Amino acid sequence: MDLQDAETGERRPETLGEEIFGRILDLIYSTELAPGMVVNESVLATRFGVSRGPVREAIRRLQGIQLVSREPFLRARVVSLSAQAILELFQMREALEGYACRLAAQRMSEAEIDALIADLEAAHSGRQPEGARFDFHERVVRASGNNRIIDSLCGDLYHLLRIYRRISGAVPERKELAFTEHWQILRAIKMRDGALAESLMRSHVERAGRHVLAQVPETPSIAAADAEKRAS
Amino acid sequence: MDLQDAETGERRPETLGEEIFGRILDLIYSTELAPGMVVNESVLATRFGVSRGPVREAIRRLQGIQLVSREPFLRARVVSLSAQAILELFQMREALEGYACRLAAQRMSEAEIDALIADLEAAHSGRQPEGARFDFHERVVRASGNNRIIDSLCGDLYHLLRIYRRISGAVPERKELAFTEHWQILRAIKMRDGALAESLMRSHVERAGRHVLAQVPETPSIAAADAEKRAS
DNA sequence: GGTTGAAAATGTGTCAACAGTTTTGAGGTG
DNA sequence: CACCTCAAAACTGTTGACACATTTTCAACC
Repeated sequence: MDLQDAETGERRPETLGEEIFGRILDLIYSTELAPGMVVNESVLATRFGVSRGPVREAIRRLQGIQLVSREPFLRARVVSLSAQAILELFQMREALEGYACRLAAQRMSEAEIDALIADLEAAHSGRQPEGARFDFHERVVRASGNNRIIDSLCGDLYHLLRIYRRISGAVPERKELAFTEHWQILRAIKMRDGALAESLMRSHVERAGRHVLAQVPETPSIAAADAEKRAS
Repeated sequence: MDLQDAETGERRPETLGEEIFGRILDLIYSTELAPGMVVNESVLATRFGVSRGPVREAIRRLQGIQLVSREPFLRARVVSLSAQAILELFQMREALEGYACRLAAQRMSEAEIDALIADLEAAHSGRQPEGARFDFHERVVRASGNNRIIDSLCGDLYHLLRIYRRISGAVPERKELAFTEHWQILRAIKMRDGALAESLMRSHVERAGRHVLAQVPETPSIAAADAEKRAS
């Protein structure tokens, strides 16, 4: 079934709506569609050389994962998270990733744990296998084995996170602290102490959230205003 | 935002797609669209007297909240939860409602707590204010103040839960036990013991999950086959 | 008799045009 | 000059027709 995913160069997104969804997502990631900006169906349709139908579907899907806000006949806008919304986002991550961490401590095999530790240390010492970036949180979440939690964290929430992640990812000292915390979490998992692993993961996520909040003091209205000017 | 939910009698679903979404949801709740059955766009369109467009949007939205499964050109089907999926669903509830409970213990005012206790006991003693059914879990979740968690639990997950809820809701002894557990949770909240409240809520949800699982041993394939026959 | 393969049937994906609503902005009025 | 009114513009919601993919049917063939 999955035999065309290897080296075809050009992928074949099964349906047009799927492809448009991805391309709009890229526009949002590249800040060409910044938070607060209007997402116009017909403009994007002509831009991508397709009808409004697929664009409409893509926007509805983005609306479903809360990346754009919309009301019945009003224009859709890229969601711009308030400080409150960012706090709530990270709280939800605390709840879900903490629990996933607890499950991982129960379910992972010794071999899996050791492999994860090895990958973590490899990524930290600089030499990560090129092409596959190491994502500690995703690895732990997937190890939980709960597909519903996996989909929620690696799907919907991940997109939102990614917009605000570059902020906290670049600071070197933060990176060093994150490695230490990741290592401690893995140690708790290896000791099969689910409660401790969950607690550590919660603290870790909460710290990351505070860091993001500190870097994004209050730019929701500014971004929206700026977006408005560019839209005209 | 939730101001038309009270006593208007007839709601005014702003757009056709919204209304169709609700009507398909009702069809699923009434088991006219049972788990495993095919959701046909054109059939529903003619049935509701609208074009395929709004129906298509509604189905995509149902797909977004995981009530129907679908692949590019294949037919959409009402999702039929396996035992594994039910387990995962309740685990996610454990994580989210537990955390919400902890937040509620921090944020609720004394007056809010007392009011909730009063409503719980009123509902238990039979005389609940007619028209507004008492939902303990929803009340606690909303008291958490985290809108993202609220939307997730009272929106997406709630619809899935509701399909399997009638099973566990009807048993009298279960109802009595649930009241006791609810009461204990509220007591922990009143003592401002967030950790205890979270722990109690997790146990409570887990117990409910086991109860549902026991009542639904293995009917996924049966339901799907039955659905197939009715579809022809 | 069972299997393979083509063609009809069914259903989803896409499109362009139409209808209804919101926004814009020009003109008039106090 | 500010405010209100109202029509044109812009945009979203909806529709029916057409294109493509899948599934099913059924007949020819091994």
